[in-house]
Amino acid sequence: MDISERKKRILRAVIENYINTAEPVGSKTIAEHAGLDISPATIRNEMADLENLGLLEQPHTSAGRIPSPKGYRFYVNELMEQHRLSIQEVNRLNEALHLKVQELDRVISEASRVVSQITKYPSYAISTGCSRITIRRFALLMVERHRFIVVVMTDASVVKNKLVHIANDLSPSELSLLNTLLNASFTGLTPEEITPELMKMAEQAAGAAYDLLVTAVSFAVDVLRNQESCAVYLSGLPRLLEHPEYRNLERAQPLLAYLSQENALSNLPVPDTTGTMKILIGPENVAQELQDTSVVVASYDIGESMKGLIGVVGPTRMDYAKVAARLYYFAEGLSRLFETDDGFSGEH
Amino acid sequence: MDISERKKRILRAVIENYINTAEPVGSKTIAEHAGLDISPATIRNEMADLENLGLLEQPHTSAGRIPSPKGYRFYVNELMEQHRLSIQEVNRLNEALHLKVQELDRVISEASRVVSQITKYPSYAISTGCSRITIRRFALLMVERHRFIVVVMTDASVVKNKLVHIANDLSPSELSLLNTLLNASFTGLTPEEITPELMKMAEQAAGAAYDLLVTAVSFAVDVLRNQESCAVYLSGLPRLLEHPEYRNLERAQPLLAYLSQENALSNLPVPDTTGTMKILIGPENVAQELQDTSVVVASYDIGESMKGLIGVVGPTRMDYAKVAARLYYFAEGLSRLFETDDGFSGEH
DNA sequence: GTTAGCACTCGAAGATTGAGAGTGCTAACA
DNA sequence: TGTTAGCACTCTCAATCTTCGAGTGCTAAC
Repeated sequence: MDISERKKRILRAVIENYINTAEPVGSKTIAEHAGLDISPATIRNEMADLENLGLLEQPHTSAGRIPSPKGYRFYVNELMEQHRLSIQEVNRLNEALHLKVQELDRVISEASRVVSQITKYPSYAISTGCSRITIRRFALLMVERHRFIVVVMTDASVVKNKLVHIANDLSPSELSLLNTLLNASFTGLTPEEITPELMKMAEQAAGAAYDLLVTAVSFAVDVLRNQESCAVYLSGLPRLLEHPEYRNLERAQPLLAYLSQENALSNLPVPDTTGTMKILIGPENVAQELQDTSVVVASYDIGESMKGLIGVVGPTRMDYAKVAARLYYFAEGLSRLFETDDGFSGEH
Repeated sequence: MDISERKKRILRAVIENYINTAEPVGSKTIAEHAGLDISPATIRNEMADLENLGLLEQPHTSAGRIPSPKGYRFYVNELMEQHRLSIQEVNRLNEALHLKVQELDRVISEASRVVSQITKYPSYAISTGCSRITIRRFALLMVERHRFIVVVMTDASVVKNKLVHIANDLSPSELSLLNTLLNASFTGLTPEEITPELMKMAEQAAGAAYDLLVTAVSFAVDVLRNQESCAVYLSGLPRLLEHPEYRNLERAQPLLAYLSQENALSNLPVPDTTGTMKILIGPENVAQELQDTSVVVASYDIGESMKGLIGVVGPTRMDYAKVAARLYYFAEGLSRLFETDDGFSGEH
């Protein structure tokens, strides 16, 4: 889109003013405020042009102008400047990143909480699984006579365990045999590759320990399936209500209901490549409930095989520059956190 | 409080009507609706008495009556009848109780979700730790040269693990020695009982494996500390907005903000004994934000040593009978779930 | 003790009005 | 040709007023 420099400055002034005040912006305000030495009348002419271009809108005849979604898009693509983080914010974010207990889940949910607090918008964080994960290591531990702990560790360095009861009696040597069998036959496989034939073969080899073998394998399958699916954390949802566009409950409630649905957030679009951001403005969203809402989301890497998302949901009148800068910082921090330490705690 | 049977019936009619409609109830409505063969005028007289007793209130002169907190309290204590659960509800609850993967956390958070869906109010669930938990069993597994998995199991049959890097080289026999040492010296102890002197003694015994020993023990301490503290799940918060008393945002927002605070819910009162319920009506709550809100909460047992809470937050005009019945059913179900299977999955 | 009748109260909802903000248009100016 | 001042016009918001109706308390009759 080819627009004169002056029009750009006016558009930008309108948008930034509107972002701060949530009130339609009039020509007079711009003339006084935006450091352009032109009269309100001239600005009115320019604004009329910008309206014809579809970048501004009028709520009604005698109100000022507000940005249209197209206007926001133009702003985000071409006008927006890098926003600086304050020192407090950087400290705050760093603190969240360096939690003592670096459990994957907890770091991620804490990330979402902090982002929400800093941006004043609801924030969500997702860790998505990857396509091919397999078990790398099995271990069986006896606790007492009929009680065992099954421990499995996946490719993604996640370790899980389960306490089980087994009716059979097992000697230490049988247990050790079973351990060997599991590690020899069931590592490096995806759930789909664990066929009934394979189980049958294992059955013959395991003998009396068959029950425990089945339990261990099906636990492993559960773990893998669970890694494939993803966890969603949402924080600060009621913050939406702090913004004037949601003072109206009929507007706010469907949105809140939608966002607190289990799957709403995991179906949002994702940035094309790690390290980039995606900004969806109003009608660019697919979901009906998000038509007046914008989503800003950044992606990060979790180790080598998994990815995560961290994003913010807010009104189209959102401070995109500020939000984007903070998400970017956080996403980078998370990527670095999980990369420096491939053996980040798989505890769970 | 001594009240004539007729007054009780009128009070009950007012309350149940108000619970359903959220509108002040007039004498005419009661006369037509409540199956008492008396005229509105008589009912007016009785209602005036009930108002003098502090059981009813008038929002303003020419509105009907609404129950006062004291009125609700009387209703809950003496008038309320057992509410029956529908077959669908029973099924729904049972389903949630018998999740395939019986991870403690997940069952509890699912419980909260289902209760919220059924009652249409926000619901919370808490698992509180108990006073003296110790480690029952340690296990160290080698994954590869410098990488180990630490597994600990607590009294409460919770098993946790962590993946660690250790710079030292350890032979299998050293590892097995360390396993023995850990199980001999550090089981049956609370975090407070693991003294520096004990660590010093262990240092001499462990030799080169000291690093791993320290890591394992401090992990164990973390786990125990974590068990002592408690997890809070909150679900369906936006449901509050579906109720007419929160159509007014100035009313709703402070409450939402309060409830979404980390610690708000864990500080609410608890029932005196397991298997009972506690109902807090409006001003009976300590927190300022809950003055117009009621809390209904039931407790359940998690195994032998831990306890849990499941509760609902809503307007004072809450269908106490219905909510209480559902919570009671669920709390009982949870207790039974965790008791039948002391070795419920300690996976985590 | 119960009931009908009636005057009275008070809030909710609608209608009316005035003020103010902002626009588009026109005509004058550089 | 681009810019500006002036002016009539539009439309919302908030305040004020009015009306309507539901519900009450009181009194007197049953």
